[in-house]
Amino acid sequence: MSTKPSLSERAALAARDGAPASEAADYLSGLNPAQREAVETTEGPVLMLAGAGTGKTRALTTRMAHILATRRAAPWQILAVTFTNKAAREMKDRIRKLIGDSVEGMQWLGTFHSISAQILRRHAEIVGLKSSFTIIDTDDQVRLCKQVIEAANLDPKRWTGRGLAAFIDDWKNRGLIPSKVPAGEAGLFGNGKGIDLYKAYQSRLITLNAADFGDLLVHCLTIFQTHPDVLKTYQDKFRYMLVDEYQDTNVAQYLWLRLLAQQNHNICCVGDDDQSIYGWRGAEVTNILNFEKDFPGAKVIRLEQNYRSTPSILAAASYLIDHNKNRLGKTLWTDVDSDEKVKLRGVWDAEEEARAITDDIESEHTKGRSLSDMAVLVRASYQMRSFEERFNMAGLAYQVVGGPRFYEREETRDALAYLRLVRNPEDDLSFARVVNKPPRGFGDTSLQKLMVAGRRMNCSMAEAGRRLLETDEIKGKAKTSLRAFLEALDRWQVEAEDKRPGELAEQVLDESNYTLYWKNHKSPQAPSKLENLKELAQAASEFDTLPAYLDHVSLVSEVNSNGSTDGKIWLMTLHAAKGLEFPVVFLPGWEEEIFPSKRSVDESGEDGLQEERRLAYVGITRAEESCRISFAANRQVFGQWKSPLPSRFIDELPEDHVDVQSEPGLYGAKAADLPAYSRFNASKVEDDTYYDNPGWKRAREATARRKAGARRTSPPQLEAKADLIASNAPGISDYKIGERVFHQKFGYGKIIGIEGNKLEIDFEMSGAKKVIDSFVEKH
DNA sequence: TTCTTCACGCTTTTT
DNA sequence: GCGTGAAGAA
Repeated sequence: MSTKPSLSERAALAARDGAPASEAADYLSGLNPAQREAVETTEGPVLMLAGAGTGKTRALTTRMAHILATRRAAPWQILAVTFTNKAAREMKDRIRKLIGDSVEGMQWLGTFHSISAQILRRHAEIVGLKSSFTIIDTDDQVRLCKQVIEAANLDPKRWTGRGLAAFIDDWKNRGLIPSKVPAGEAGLFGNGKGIDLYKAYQSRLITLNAADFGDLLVHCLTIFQTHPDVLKTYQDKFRYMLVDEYQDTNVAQYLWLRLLAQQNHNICCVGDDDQSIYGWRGAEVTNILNFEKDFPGAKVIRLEQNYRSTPSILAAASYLIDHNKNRLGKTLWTDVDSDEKVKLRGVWDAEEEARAITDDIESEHTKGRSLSDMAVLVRASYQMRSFEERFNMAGLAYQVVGGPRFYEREETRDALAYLRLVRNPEDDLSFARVVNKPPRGFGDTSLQKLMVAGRRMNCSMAEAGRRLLETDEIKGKAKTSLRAFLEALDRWQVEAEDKRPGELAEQVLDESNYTLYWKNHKSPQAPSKLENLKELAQAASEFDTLPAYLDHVSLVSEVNSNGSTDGKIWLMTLHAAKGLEFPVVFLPGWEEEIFPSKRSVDESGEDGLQEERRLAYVGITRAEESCRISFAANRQVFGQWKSPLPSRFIDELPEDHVDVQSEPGLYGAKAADLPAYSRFNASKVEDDTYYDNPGWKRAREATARRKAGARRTSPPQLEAKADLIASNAPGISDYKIGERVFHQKFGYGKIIGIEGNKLEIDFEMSGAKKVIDSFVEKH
């Protein structure tokens, strides 16, 4: 392969060479000493330890501009890796601002996976693939695992496809090919058949000419390890290497980097050990902790000046994270001037938590703060529901980050399966997915026959289908529809030659009756699914060739952000919030077993707990001006009532930087009825009676009764709450005409009449006037 | 073959 | 409390 610069590369180089020499100095102005050191230390291994909000991106983009401007390397000689496409795009944009369009020459700026895929396509034959291999996603991976398990005659209920996929992923994250998996781990899955299943899975992938995400890296590693000449070409090519979010690298990625850096040693890793929150998918904090050992002569540069948050927010975060062991350690400081403290609030239950936060948001909004300056960050996505309900009720616009992704939706995946099949008829996974979708009378039984036949004749299912049509093994309706399907497939393949992907997509979806299927479908989601199909064809039309489009789709999973994000409250998980910042941040649900998550602690013990703590750290440090933590005394999780204890993280905050606001309660509950919580409570109680307070006690007793087998009644907390309502709720005489109130179901309204025990209310949302005899909040 | 019903189980999520 | 997936009914 040639490493000679292409014409466009040479053009970029010429443009760079023509740039005035004085430009270089401009990059450096305005950097603090640590940032400047990070930029200018170009040779040898560098670890840039960048705490939250310390101007990491600025330092690393400037560093690259500096390398280019001082002509240490040309754009195509720099390898810059990130984890997400978004991060790669942002980095590119930031560099473009510094050096202009010659950033386009940086062809090796991308995610680990996309760069690995590029490398793998050039050397695919070494690992037994063709360079046109398909990249399969998690769903197909699980499907394939299930097939492998069934083929091995294991009980698919006991040993699930998901389970096997998790094991295989774990091995691949650690860079282990089947022959290298430690014997001890073989017994963990499928009655000792774990490694055999892994082998079978890999050989199935080779037959399908496919690779899963983990393979992209592991195959690359194999190539580097077995072909020193190939490795050498890349070592020569990459004169400077830069890795973002190094604390999130797994073992395979670490090995990949180390092999490439072996020759030039010019590797700069940027990260923060305190923000490593992806251990559950194979990230190894130890990679960053051992950097100096792994890369001898490494220089560690700490970025410690924080430009984002107030002193109290920083103090809270630092104090909390100091409870973790094995940290590299750094001392964040800030110039920001503010005496606002972190706020901590205990509330009765989740409903009230949502109400209190919504009230806060509204009052900030009234003071003139934009809704998009505020974010609610939850531990798990099921916690979002109560907020969505409350926001809807209050008529506040919100924006959920994450959620179902475009390329993971049923209809998108079906459509892509059609297109994949057109490109690669050997793709059995896609074949099985769409051969009977829409229903064509070619059901499971016939599909099984094809599968068996394919395996017997060692060919793809499509090919097996062709051969079986000559015989009588498939009869009647199944035969007719299979013939029609295969003929259509042939036709599309011919059409694909000279049609653009957008047109082709439309044609395939029409002729297969897939569009019609959703048009006739009576489910309420059908119209939006049709919308999505249109969007897909639209997206495809932006690419020149079908393979180009399919490759893009396999490695990118973002939804096109639908509409403006302005004026909408952000609602997302803590994981999704990493790398973002907001003036006001709400952190609800700080309760034991929820945050820290029970499962995390159960499964990973002390390590799990420390990762949860880092997650708390990430949450707090997202806040610029105001950080508001809350916890509830009662919470329903999956329909089950719990009376959780306040999170231990609350006790790990610095007392003098936290304002405690005991919420008096929606229904006028007394502060004394709310949880006593550790040293923040004025009337602190001693260890044994630590959580012993009237409200909690009642709730827990009721839970205990239920657990003991009492007949299911209304939730215990509601009984307790009903008492409070009875004793504290406003009487009818407390309401006045013209007052603004809030109803659980109908939202805000104004009292327009009072009669007996009933209120007549004019509701803002619906515009309807209703007579209400149930409780309404005063507002 | 396809439609319906019931049980189950359930963090976090990118590529 | 809800959506998914596998077993029965039409």
